[in-house]
Amino acid sequence: MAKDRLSASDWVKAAFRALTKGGLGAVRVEPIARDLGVSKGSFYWHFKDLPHLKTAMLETWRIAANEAVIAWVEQAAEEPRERLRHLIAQVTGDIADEYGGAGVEAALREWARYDAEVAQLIGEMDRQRLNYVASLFLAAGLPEAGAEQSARQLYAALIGLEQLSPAQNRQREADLLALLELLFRRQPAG
Amino acid sequence: MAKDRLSASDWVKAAFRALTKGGLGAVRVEPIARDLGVSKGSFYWHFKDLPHLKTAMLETWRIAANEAVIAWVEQAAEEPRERLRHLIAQVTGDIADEYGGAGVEAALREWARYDAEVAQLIGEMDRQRLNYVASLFLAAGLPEAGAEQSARQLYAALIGLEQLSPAQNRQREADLLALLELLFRRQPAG
DNA sequence: CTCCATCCATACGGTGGCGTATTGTTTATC
DNA sequence: GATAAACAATACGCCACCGTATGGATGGAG
Repeated sequence: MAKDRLSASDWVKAAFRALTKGGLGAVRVEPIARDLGVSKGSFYWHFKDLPHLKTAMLETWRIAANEAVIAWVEQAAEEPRERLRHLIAQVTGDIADEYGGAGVEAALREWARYDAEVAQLIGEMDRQRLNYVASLFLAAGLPEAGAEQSARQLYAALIGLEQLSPAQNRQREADLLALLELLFRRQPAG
Repeated sequence: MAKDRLSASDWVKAAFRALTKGGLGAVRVEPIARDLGVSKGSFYWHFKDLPHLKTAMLETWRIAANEAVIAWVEQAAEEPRERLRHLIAQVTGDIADEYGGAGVEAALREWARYDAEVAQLIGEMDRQRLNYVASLFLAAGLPEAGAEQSARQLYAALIGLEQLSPAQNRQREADLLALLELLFRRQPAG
């Protein structure tokens, strides 16, 4: 038996499953309850209502995404260019974590377009990541302005490629690595 | 008075408005009817049901998107590099056409993740555009493989930047133009 | 003026989801 | 093994929306 008593985080995980599978419109109490094989009486014990579940989802994702940024920072390699290459390899890897992985981010970005609170959260995450990537470009020898622009270009390509060719991880990684080398050539500094 | 009799395309336009404003979940009969200041009796005269409205939306967008591709092809300039620059300028321009503009594409991409039919449609559009952009890179002197990859990279950056910095058209254009020049340098051919 | 087609309003039954209230059923604690 | 707390099932009223059915309006053709 999997489990006969649920926790709040079980509901959050199930909610992310619903989100990635059917979009924000699929995050509803009774369908998720059915998916969990439980009645909604359970839900309303753990959460006040649907908005509270959604905020719990956002908080969960915020933490996970923050940890992702930290994981980015703590890459194996030392050299900044090597770190960026590892970063790409990691991001394009087939990581389907508990809370949904790449699909979640896309759904959240869409969600953000209709909800200011979500938009702000996404905006903060993006800023963090952009700053980190820009710092690596800077350390790699690019001038400040070029580093920030390179960060935007690389990160945007990452996002865009996820939308363009879902599941083609190998090509995505190749495209990103090639782009990275191109961006490095902005500065003749070895 | 604006109009006291509606056509099917009026409903489609209103549906796109709802889509960009509230996502796919906002494309519902009665709310749109209220927005149009009309009863749903009107809707069910023009359409059989909601799915038929959605297919009508897809068809409308397919045509508009195809025309967009054609518009891309018929850029003013002759020289392929110049055409690509014009292309970026056009795409990053503040064009908010009737059927919604940039917001629609994002919503459709999200929709595509839950609907195979929409996914196929988006896939075809992307392929068309990628082929066109790749042909320009090819004409600009890049080798075939490099041209296709450059097309993916540029187009992905375009999509990603729309998600990253909505409404910052000026910076987006600068980032894309800079990226374009970088991609040109792949081939020392002037 | 009449008649028919076009277009819309109103009213209706049906469904699915929300949130509450109440009553079990388990589990830990003493 | 009694008791309280944690957790869940059931039943209920409510509301929004879907799709249908039917009966007006309106406008052009004859």
